[in-house]
Amino acid sequence: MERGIAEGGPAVSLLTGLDMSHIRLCPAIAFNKIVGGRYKLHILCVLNRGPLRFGEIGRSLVKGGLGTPITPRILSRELKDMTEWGLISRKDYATVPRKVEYALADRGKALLPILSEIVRWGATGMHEEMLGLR
Amino acid sequence: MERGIAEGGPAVSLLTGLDMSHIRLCPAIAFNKIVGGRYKLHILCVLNRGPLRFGEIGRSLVKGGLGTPITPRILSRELKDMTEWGLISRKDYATVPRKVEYALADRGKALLPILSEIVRWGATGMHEEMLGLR
DNA sequence: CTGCATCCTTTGGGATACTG
DNA sequence: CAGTATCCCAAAGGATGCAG
Repeated sequence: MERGIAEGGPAVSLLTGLDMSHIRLCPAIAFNKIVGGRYKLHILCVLNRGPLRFGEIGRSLVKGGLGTPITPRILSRELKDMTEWGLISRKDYATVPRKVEYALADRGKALLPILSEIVRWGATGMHEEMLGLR
Repeated sequence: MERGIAEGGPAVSLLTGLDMSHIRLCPAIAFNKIVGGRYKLHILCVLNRGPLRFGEIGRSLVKGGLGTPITPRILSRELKDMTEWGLISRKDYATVPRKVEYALADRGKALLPILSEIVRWGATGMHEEMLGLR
């Protein structure tokens, strides 16, 4: 890990200068476990612009995505996972027709600085270059 | 995506204030495609401390990892992928016994700011809390 | 509209053994 | 030491259809 206690070395992150001696699991691994997969990070991204309904999220993911729309089953599972993690919140307006709105929750907001850096990295176009989109 | 041209809205990222009108693919998706999976981000993490040999990387991943060591086949594949992406560089000292050293390359270094934010997020312990390690 | 059930394909990752 | 070859398993993701 990034200079954690498990390594026995100085417990200060080279990257941040922060003390990591109390941390056992490399944040990079945890990050992948929590927002890994094809959609979770992108979902946080679109929800950052404001709360969205189930169907709206599905449609939002297409833009800036890779063409194929997410199926309801997958979207449903992703949203449920993320709600259980506390990354997003779910509000069910008991109306007809039904309306359920998802929004960023505290743990999701805690990831925004990371997302910012990802966007900053993406703004250089390096990701499109690497993936052969230019 | 995060306010890209594909959406037809203002092409400025809410997160960074940067103009994203020239970007077609959401960086969050690209990020997952490039360093997704269980090991790549962690590998960048350990290589940030300096160049390492094949076996050293394998052993480094155990610390701060989740117990099970990476198998040679997987490590080999990850390193090959990352070398082809230009994330890391590979130097083969033609010695006996053999010695091959891997180091961060430019495209890998470009990801360090993101990694920093991940570490900063991890320093709060939130990831261990979420994964039930405390 | 929101979501679950079923089934299927693809991908990622692991075990083990072996080679230059 | 630095990998490859083969085989296998588990998880992620997709298609389709149905229900509250």
